[in-house]
Amino acid sequence: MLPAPVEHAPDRLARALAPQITARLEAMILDGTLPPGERLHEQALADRLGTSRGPLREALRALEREGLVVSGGAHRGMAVRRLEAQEEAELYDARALLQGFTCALLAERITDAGLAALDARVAEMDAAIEAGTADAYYRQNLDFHEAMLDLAGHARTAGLYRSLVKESLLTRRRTLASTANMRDSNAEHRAMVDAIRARDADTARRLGEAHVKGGKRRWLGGL
Amino acid sequence: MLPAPVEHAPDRLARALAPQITARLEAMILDGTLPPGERLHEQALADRLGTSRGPLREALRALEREGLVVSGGAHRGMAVRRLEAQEEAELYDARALLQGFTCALLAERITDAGLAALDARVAEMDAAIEAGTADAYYRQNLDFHEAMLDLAGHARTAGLYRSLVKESLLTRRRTLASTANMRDSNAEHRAMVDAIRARDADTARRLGEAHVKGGKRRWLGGL
DNA sequence: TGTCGGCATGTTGTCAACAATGTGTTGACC
DNA sequence: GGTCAACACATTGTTGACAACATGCCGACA
Repeated sequence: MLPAPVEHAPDRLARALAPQITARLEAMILDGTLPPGERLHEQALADRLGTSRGPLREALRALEREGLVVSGGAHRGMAVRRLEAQEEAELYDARALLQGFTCALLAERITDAGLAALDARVAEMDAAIEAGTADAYYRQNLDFHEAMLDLAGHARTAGLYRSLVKESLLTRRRTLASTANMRDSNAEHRAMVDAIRARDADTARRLGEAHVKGGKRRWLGGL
Repeated sequence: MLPAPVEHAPDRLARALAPQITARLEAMILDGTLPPGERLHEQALADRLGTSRGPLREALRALEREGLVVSGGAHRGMAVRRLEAQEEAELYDARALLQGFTCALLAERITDAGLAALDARVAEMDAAIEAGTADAYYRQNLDFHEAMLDLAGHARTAGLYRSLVKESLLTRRRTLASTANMRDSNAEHRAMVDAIRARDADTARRLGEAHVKGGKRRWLGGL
């Protein structure tokens, strides 16, 4: 019955601006609206996003710490990060390490329900491959790895892994787009899950690392 | 001969304020001036550090992303992070992983000069143990690990390792302070270096992980 | 006496103006 | 014709004031 506190303005959420701006900028970078190398002009971006320079600066600094944006130093402006080949290779190395760790952890901790969930996702990806829907496979692949992180229940390494993945998305390569690559990749998924099911932590770890290194190999193959 | 551009004010470096504030706050947190749980009042801190709220906010957000400060959400302020036991344990896990990787890399890449440098540091720490200078050992230990990161030449994982170490320093425990612990720790150092010298990547990796896990064990032993 | 609603205060979030610096251009001098 | 220096502009860095929100207190009511 109370007439809804005040609702003076039609702000639909009344949250802080900076996090919203950060999310929007991040999306614009990852979907290519702001391509690597693009100069990020504070006033222009603030106008474009309908805010002022304050929150926008905070957002840019946040993205800088995420590795999506680089600053050339004081008074020299920021730009969308352009990933060097060396950096991308190192990113694969770090992800491989964390994937191996996650798999080893899963081999020790996972429940039967968790295993069933992973199996279901692998089957899902098989279906996507047969259907030739590379886009669906791409998303399901991200979901599969996300599920592993959740099930492993190790917040610290999961956070590191997620930040590395986000960074790697700077170059939106779809190296998995070929059917052959997708088949290879999902076969590795299945092998990882099987090792986890067998509670073989060492093998699971080795396969987890090998899977990401397989991605690196597929990336190098596509140059 | 040029009369030094202008030098209108005695600012000795003319750099941006936010990074300086970040460094100072970080130091204050790590040396205990701002203990875990301490509330961080923007205006009060700004006055204390002789700046305004703008740069100080940026610094706080930077420290938040480093994991040294936590925010309770909009309008609820920030505080120095208090590390839960679970979080500290996970930190050890992640560091162990990266230490193992670094050692494996060193086994493949290190030069004779690099090996000599590591040997010298291990000997240095032996001396510190005999001299009973725990403080010196503490610093030399950090330097030793820093040297390994430099020699391994893997920027991405080195960055991750450094950030994890910084985070772990939130609880300034000196678990190595006992002579027995220091001896154990340095024996592990020597074993790691020996495996690297033997170019045995697998063993080096295993020992690297074991070393940090040894630290975890020593931490658990000290409760 | 316990609980709930309204209010006052203090703190963070946002904004717009001011200051300082880096960059590109233009002109003179060699 | 090329190079260097001074200048003007554009952009970032900083500041103080204003607005919005969360917390705690106080009083009224059940």
